[in-house]
Amino acid sequence: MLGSSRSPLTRNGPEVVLARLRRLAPLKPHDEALLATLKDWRHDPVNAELTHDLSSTPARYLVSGWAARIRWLADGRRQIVSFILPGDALGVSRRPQPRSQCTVVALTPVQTVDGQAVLRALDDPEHHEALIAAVALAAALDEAWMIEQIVRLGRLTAYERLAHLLLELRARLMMTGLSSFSQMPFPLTQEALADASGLSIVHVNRTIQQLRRDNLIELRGGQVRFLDPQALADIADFREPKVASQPSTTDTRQVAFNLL
Amino acid sequence: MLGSSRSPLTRNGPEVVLARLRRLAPLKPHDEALLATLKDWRHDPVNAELTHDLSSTPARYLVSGWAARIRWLADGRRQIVSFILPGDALGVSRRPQPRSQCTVVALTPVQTVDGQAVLRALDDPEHHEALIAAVALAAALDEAWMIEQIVRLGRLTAYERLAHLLLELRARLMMTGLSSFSQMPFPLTQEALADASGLSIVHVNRTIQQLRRDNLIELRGGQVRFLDPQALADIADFREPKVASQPSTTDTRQVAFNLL
DNA sequence: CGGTAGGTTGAACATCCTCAAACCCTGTGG
DNA sequence: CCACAGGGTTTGAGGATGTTCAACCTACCG
Repeated sequence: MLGSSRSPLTRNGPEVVLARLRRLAPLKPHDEALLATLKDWRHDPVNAELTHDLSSTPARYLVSGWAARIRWLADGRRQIVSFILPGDALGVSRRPQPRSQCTVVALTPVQTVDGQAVLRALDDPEHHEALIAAVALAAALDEAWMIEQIVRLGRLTAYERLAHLLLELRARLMMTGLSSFSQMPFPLTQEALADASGLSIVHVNRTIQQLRRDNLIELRGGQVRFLDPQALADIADFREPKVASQPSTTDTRQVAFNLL
Repeated sequence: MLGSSRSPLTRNGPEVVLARLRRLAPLKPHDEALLATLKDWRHDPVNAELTHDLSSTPARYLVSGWAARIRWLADGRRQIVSFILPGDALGVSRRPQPRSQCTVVALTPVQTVDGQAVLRALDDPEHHEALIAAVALAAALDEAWMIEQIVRLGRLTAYERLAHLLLELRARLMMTGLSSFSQMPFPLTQEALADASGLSIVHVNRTIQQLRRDNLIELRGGQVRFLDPQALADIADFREPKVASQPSTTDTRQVAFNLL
């Protein structure tokens, strides 16, 4: 169910990282080369902890499978803070990592590659201006999606929340070419959906059925089909966050420098 | 109600910025001097928009009063994404600003000072290593508090949410000396509390009464008194987020450089 | 003294949760 | 081939939690 061997879920490599960053800023050939050669592949099974947030976070990129940043409460309740999708970074940033007692857990089998090379490139603005800009924009986008999560949990109904969440995942996967306009792989259990949307499993189940009955989605076999993305977007007041690099007051070299 | 003229709310200046950053990293004298002389004071009344997020965000520090980052939905619902308290930055960062359609609005009369001088200092790691580290840690803390907000909205009950939110505000104000152990200024309306906690005004009102009846807080006249902070923390599973700068792989100068 | 913003209250209702059970699919072992 | 186990999904019933609407109260302010 978690993506057969020929599913898009399992057949990507560092090129998803490249695809994502390239869309955020036009990369130089040597930046692309750097990204394309990320290695030290690691495979982790479902439920593997990719990072304990207390220890220093390793700089890695998720290249296949889905993961989630999770916060546990003392009594066993848990909240998915954000999803981590192929192409997303884990700790590839010089900003100190906050993550109040969060853990990153694999929701499917995952593959990661080492991102130290990128981290090193960030120290060299002369040669990696564009890459640095892309990495910074990626971080800003991550933050924007966290804001979406707050709005979702705070002010949307169950029905709207799930519509909104599905659209977020679709938009993010489309950036790396892993979702098409009307179809995307969907390896999440209803329990994961519940923990992300702040609902109970049972209510997630019933709400999904409602979405199905309303002919908005089909959901089975690890795939979602979006029957009417625009209608979903209207229901959830979904607006894809955009980021733009801030206009600089200084010279170009400083800009790249700045973006971290 | 929003803080009489002798309330702590109205009598701070750039020193709250200094107090906050100093607590995050040991500053050099010339950094402290730089912060102490921030000027271009601006006063804004309640409900003033301090930033439209679409336009370029000005780099400023809030030095007195409270503000909030707010997201409006098409049908008039609104969600407070985060509170902005004295000492907090508005756009003092080189990371591009994401803020999916958010607005920063003054919840009380506020005073801000220009932060361009800090922004410029960020370009000069040689002389402002410590300041740069502090600014980066402040940004990381902001992010950590956003995670708290997600957990609050996603998995806490109304009762727990308000306890948790009050403790967050207390912890943040204590960093700048604006709250004591058991008492803090509290200029929020129940409407603002509702928009922050994802509840209705009516239910906020009733839940606060419950907290009062349980002898956990007193709340009147723009002040909260915490009768038993530890009990509140236990109820809400409140854990104050900590950030630490990431151990560096390179030399010290690079570290400061990195933290952005 | 009237207007307004914020706080409080009651009653009816909607949303969402819990508990418990059944069902379905898939993989495993006899 | 079948029985079984286990994870995930689905269903029903009852109840807790939170919302809505409408009214009223209070303090403050011109």
